[in-house]
Amino acid sequence: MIVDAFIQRLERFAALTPDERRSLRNACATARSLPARSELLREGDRAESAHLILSGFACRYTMLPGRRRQITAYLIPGDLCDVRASVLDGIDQAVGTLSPVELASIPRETLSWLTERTPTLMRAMWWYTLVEEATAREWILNVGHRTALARTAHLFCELFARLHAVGLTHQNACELPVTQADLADALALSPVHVNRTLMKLRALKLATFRHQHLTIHDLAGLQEAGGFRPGYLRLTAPPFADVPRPGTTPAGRGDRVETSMM
Amino acid sequence: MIVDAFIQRLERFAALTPDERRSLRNACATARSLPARSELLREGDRAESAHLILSGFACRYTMLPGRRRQITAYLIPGDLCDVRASVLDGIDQAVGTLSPVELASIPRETLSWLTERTPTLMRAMWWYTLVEEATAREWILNVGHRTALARTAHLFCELFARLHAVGLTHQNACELPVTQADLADALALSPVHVNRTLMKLRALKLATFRHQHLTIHDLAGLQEAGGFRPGYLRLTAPPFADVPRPGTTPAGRGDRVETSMM
DNA sequence: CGTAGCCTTGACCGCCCTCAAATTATGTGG
DNA sequence: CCACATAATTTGAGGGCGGTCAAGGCTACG
Repeated sequence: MIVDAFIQRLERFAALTPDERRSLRNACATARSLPARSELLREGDRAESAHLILSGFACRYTMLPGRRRQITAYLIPGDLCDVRASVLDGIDQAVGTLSPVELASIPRETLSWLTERTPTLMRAMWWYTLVEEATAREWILNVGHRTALARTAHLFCELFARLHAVGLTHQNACELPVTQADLADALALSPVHVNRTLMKLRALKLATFRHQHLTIHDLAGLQEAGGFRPGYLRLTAPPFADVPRPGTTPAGRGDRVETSMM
Repeated sequence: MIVDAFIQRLERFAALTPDERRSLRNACATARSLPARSELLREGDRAESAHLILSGFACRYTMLPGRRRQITAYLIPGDLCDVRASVLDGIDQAVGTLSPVELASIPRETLSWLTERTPTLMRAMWWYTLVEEATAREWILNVGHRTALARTAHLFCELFARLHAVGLTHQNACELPVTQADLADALALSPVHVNRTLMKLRALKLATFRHQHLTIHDLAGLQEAGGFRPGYLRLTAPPFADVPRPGTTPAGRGDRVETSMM
């Protein structure tokens, strides 16, 4: 189940107690459906709740003069979309759905209450934000210094890795419920050029994207072409330090116990 | 003093007790000097401490094949440069100095200890991370969708606003201890084109950058040209909710007391 | 079967890159 | 204070990646 994938992700950083896990799962109990291309958060809104994507794709984006759109993040199942609801007051980028989306809303107060009560959870959320930040910086690289081919390859690698982490890949393929225009908005390319680039990827036998379906023919080649190194996503197990829970002894899984307070 | 500017910035989000302020100030007591163009953190390092920039400029960057460099953030006096030291384990982007830099090192354990002890401080740090993330997303916009002129204008606006916030501007001017090549690496442009763009900015009577000195002739015009809207930097006073300190009554400064747990 | 949205293809153009060299700061030792 | 070396800025010429505009072909779905 997707909520568990999210919790599991938080636990990459810090072990949660069964109680904390239950609280989180309860907070995500009520699901809601949205059609494709609807607005989840408008720019400048005061976010009243955070949303956990259960199915479908959404994106964080900014509109620019001349009906251009820059997507700054794809939000896929298992992503929490806006943590910042509980911290900042008023967001500066809009969030919208790309496909039909099911999501769980976590009210601002619930999230605040949870994190305020358990520092471990707050730290895990903070960690989550840091990963999002690292991903954003990787995107700066992508649109800044890579060619259209490398850019597209990189995006595909990232999405495939993230979808794999939540169990939404089938062998070397996955569903990407987005249009070429959506890709264009994320890659800072024109839809026309995205199309040409996709054909080139196909010609190079690296990957095929058709009918919202991505098939990777040569993962190593695709990663090479995109200069993709997955470290920034922090999807793998450690190298993350376990954080001892204040007031408790380190959980039994600690094979590397820090000498410091960390 | 710069440390106070940093603390003041954290306090935009949550009031700290005099005790917490003192702890932070103590943690920043020992200063260190680095020459220009030295490495502060190497990619893949396990960060042993966070650094507060006291003077000079540094940057977060990634090297790309072919001795190209993408700068993903400028770090100026009053910036904390790597909070993530206390959270993530091993950073994915290097940090280096652009000019000679003075900095205070806050050991990983100290930062962990401080944040673990006082949730307010942890939340403030989290907030700080969220602002950095928002800034990174703004940079995606910048390199993705804006022309060289707009890009450069936007960067100048951002730097001027941030320097102003820490008292490092003089009327309509400030020092930027960077070369045109450094700007190029941040803007994802070639040094040659940066030069041409700077001349155009001068010709348009918007801004002049010479001898590491930026003079803004027409702030409104520059912001217009760059599509700059400073909200994402969160430099202004509120609209930020005060967070009641758990176990204490809200400090006397609360003219807006939230009804929720936030 | 028709319509709307999406994808595909072609022709042309411009922003910005590359390469190369001249000119001007910056700094160092004599 | 000058001679020299190094780094930074400026200027020129030519080319390519990707944008824009426009039309035609699919697909999906009612």
